[in-house]
Amino acid sequence: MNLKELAAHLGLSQTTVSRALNGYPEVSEATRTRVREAAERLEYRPNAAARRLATGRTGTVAIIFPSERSLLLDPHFLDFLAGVAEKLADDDVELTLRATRRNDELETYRRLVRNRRVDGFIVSSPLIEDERVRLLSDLDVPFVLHGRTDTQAPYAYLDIDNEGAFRRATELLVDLGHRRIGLLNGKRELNFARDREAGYLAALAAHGIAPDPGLIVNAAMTEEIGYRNASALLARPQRPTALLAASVLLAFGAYRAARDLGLVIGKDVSVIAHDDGLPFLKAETLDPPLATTVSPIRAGGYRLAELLLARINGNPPEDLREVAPVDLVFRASIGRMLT
Amino acid sequence: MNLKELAAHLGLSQTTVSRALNGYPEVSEATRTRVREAAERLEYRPNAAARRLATGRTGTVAIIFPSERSLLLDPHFLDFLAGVAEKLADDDVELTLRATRRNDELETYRRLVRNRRVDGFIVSSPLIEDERVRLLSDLDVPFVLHGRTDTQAPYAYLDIDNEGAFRRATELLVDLGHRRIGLLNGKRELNFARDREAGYLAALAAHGIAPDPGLIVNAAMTEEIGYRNASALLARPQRPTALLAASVLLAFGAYRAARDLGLVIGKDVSVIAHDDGLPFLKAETLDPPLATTVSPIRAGGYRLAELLLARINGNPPEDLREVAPVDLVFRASIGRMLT
DNA sequence: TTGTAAGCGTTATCAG
DNA sequence: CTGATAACGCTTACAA
Repeated sequence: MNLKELAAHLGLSQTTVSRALNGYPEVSEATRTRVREAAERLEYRPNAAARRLATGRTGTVAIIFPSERSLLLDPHFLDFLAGVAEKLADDDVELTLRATRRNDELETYRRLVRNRRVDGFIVSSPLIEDERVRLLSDLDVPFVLHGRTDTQAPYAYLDIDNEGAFRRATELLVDLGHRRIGLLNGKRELNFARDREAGYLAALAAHGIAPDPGLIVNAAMTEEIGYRNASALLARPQRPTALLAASVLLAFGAYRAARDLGLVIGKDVSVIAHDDGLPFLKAETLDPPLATTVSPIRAGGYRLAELLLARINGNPPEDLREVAPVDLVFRASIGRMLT
Repeated sequence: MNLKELAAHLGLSQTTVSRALNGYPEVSEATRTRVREAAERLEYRPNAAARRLATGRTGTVAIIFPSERSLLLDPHFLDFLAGVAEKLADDDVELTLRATRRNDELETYRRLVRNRRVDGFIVSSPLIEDERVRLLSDLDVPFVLHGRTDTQAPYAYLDIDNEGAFRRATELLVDLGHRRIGLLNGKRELNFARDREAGYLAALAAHGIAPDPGLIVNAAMTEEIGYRNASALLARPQRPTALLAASVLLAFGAYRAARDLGLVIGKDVSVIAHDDGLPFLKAETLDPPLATTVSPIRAGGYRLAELLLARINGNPPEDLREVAPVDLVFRASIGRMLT
């Protein structure tokens, strides 16, 4: 059942039927409902390829992920993806996922744009300086950044308040009497890691505590690395009394490190982490329950997709910028500093 | 630069240029190379939408994932996806990801087929009885299953030797003197879980050991659930001396449970698990290193995509069936049963 | 308010 | 071996 047949069936022209279905104003209400009902009854579905060819719009958005960059292969990305996919499915927009080798990344964006394969992009894990943002701005193609960047361009974004989250978490620890606080952070080039460090430093400064660079670690966010780096920090002669981790997985490694050293979490060493709300690794079920700053990454994906669709529909990037607040949840993994 | 322009530029007809580029045999070698070079030089890229419209083929494959089925939100799925995406990118085939609510799942497949949106599907995590397989067979649309199923249909698949893997792992434990072996398995309705249990039971039977149903647990494969179920098993009056886990994450939980009970892993209790080769949770870096059966799921994704492309190109499902062997890696988490 | 007809950029058919 | 020409199914000026 295509447009031609449907039109013939109704004794109307293709034009009118097309207009009726696509909500053009010049169609009379009577014919519109008549057309709608027939389309429904006959299960008419417009051919996507034909529409693409005629309009130049693809009804598709893309996420490009460098298959070698381990960063995007962490579990957060999947949950984020699920959120994005949910929103796009709601609007019947296609989501295409494209792997790319490291050095071809920008070229992959360029090609997809040049070949008119997509209407827009979702760009995740922005770097402090991010070439992708510059490129997509230059190409003048709709995109939304999951996070922010220093790269100058009028881009739309959805970020969480990383700086505020880590400022509050650090302040909480300071209020509990902690002075030597280790920071297990993500990789240095990532914008969110920089923001989190800034929050941490701001809180220390506000309380007149001199930061110790030796207490700050930047690395990938895996359990193993959390274990290794927490072990190193806790083995220092003046060991930190609290650890602030950029992910639950890192904190999980820190738990293991503390246990190895015979330290009781929440007593000998306090641990707090940022929680992206992963379904299969819950902070509240760890032992002891892990205090966290929390902002579900999946909901972020959903919202981000909404912003992208708005961007594609012509809204200017300036109107599509959001910073989601972050909650702080107190749990048994943090305690008052013993003197 | 489109076909018309390219043809004009070369002084040839569109037909000839199209044929030359698409490898039709009736074109002379001379013109073919001439056309190829010009296309390369002028950066001609065929318009995907136009091609779709003309051929009816979409150059797209889909993976549908029920966003509420926690199963597909585990980290294995992402790694699998990465493998699939790599192969498809190599062949410039689009991968579209579609979320669906639980009860709409079959309808989503149906719609995508009816609307000619995709050339084929990748179906993961098959159930012992799987309606998706029956539906796609009935619709006569190319698809490849990641795993197998009891559902009768001539489907293509890539599976790993789950039965063999768990038979060997169990036998290894038996050879080390273990008689009470707990099985932390995936959900009961999953085909791979059934196969793994079959391997476990076969090994016990081969050694004349009566299986204890109380030692077999079916549940989701998270750390927390591994912890909980391992705790329960190890708290039994006649506690198992070894645990066989369906994933590293489950084993990780089991490690935690054992530690809680003051049991030394590899001595008081042996643990072995299946390892899908996740990049951020490595069996060899656990403490103690975790013995595993291993079959990288990412490579599986890559291979599966190859099979799907072959299926789309007309190969019959019977020729596209593979069972990948599984390696067994001995590490310190298993030891001889102390008497 | 509705219709006619010309695209959109390919591939497929048929003829030469 | 090459070329006209007609699809493919939709949208969109332009006309009525």
